[in-house]
Amino acid sequence: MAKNLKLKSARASKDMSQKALAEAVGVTRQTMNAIENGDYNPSLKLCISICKVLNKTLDELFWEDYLDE
Amino acid sequence: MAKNLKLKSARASKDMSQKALAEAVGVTRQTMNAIENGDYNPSLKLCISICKVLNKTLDELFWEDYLDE
DNA sequence: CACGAAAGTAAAGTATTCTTTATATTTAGT
DNA sequence: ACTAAATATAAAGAATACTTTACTTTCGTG
Repeated sequence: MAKNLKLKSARASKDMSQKALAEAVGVTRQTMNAIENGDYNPSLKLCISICKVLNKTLDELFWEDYLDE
Repeated sequence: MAKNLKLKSARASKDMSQKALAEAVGVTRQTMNAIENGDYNPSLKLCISICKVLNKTLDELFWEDYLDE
């Protein structure tokens, strides 16, 4: 899968580390890292949690970035 | 989790059965049924596949319907 | 350079999505 | 009422998201 640069950018704009974001949504740092690097396919619930923390919508963070398998 | 009525409605407006939609996105009929009834938490990839078939975006089908656990 | 914080990666285990098979119930058409 | 298609539900197994632990790399700062 492709890297999720929109997520990376949204996180950066909140000045949060992967660890901080991971803790805010209740997953591990490694899980956040894997999602950001496209190493796997998160659940909808987790995507929504991330959106809420970063004040974004699903379309803004997760649409069109996961198109290429 | 809550039922996803937006999904149900979008599917209905395309006149597709759960089975037809399931086949179009490559999952089983039971999986589609479970998602529609909120019995579990689909992967992002599957959500996006569903959106493409129904010509909707993530926000239109999956935002605000999965808020309550 | 040296130190610490942030990020990348990997491997084994657990939890949950998704499949398969099967049965029951609802809905629409005749 | 009868039939067929659609929907609901369940249980066991397979695939994969996610955790835990651990080690390495990168990058900014003293």
